[in-house]
Amino acid sequence: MQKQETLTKNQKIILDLIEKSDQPLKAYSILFDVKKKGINAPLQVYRALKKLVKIGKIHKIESRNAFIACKNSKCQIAKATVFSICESCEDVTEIHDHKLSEHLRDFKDNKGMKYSKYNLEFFGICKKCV
Amino acid sequence: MQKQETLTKNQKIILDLIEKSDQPLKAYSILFDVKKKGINAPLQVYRALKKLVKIGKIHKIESRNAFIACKNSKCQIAKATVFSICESCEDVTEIHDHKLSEHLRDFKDNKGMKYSKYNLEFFGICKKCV
DNA sequence: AACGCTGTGTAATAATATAACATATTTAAG
DNA sequence: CTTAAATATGTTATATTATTACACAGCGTT
Ligand SMILES: [Zn+2]
Ligand SMILES: [Zn+2]
Ligand SMILES: [Zn+2]
Ligand SMILES: [Zn+2]
Repeated sequence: MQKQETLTKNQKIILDLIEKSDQPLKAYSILFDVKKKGINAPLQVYRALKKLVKIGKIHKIESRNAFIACKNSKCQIAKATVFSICESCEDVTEIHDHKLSEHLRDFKDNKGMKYSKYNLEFFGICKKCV
Repeated sequence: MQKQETLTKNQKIILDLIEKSDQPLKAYSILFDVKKKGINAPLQVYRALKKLVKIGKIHKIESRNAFIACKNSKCQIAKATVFSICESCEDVTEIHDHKLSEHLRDFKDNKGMKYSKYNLEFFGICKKCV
């Protein structure tokens, strides 16, 4: 069983917002949306985001500087993420592919470095946009 | 045979600088370094970077907002990049692993999306930093 | 010559993210 | 219970990363 993290008020507000969106949200768009809930400054948003990323509730889409909720209830994959990104409509989907995960998890380079984490972003054109 | 791109003066200056560094450089650090060569504004740097990325001479390390030269003379892998990043010393190495590349190139998700590009970043602690 | 394309130079500004400081709250130890 | 450490908050200011807008130059095509 995972340790159940207790979220603070700000963290809950921001996680809530991100979970309600099926697409990644940007920090300043989050800030705009939570101003009515008393969160006034960028730093309050960034601090909550940092924590939520750390505990695996959300992931950062690095190439887009945006944050998306993790739909995987186990949340053990916070450090092993794969995304599919449509370069036309910017639709982002988290990919959970067992075989691919295994390959990535087991990957060893020729320098003997041990990897604790990876992030893979696939880019293309989604079915809708073809 | 690849089409040989002719680089402009600004592009050459900036590629030169990046190629001389074995580690990723940030845009504003590049700007600082090339001011003595008459490049004065961020936009001049970003425009050159954009072109150099496009033709595969350099890659952007998305999680670091930094740019590294591609050592692969063929430059056909501009759209299929794998990096190893040390979270302690920030050392970055481009990985060329045939088997891994094959797996990634052949990956199909269950949504029938065709991928034209991917970027994978592995994180860990390098041998020096252990 | 007229056009499209790519690149340049400059100024201004937008977008993303962190530093620094004072204070509050929660947790864990003694 | 008291104390100390760890975590979170609120606020202001600032740093860092990246783009918009505009005027113009060079080059190859028609
Ligand atoms: Zn996830
Ligand atoms: Zn799409
Ligand atoms: Zn490369
Ligand atoms: Zn290292």
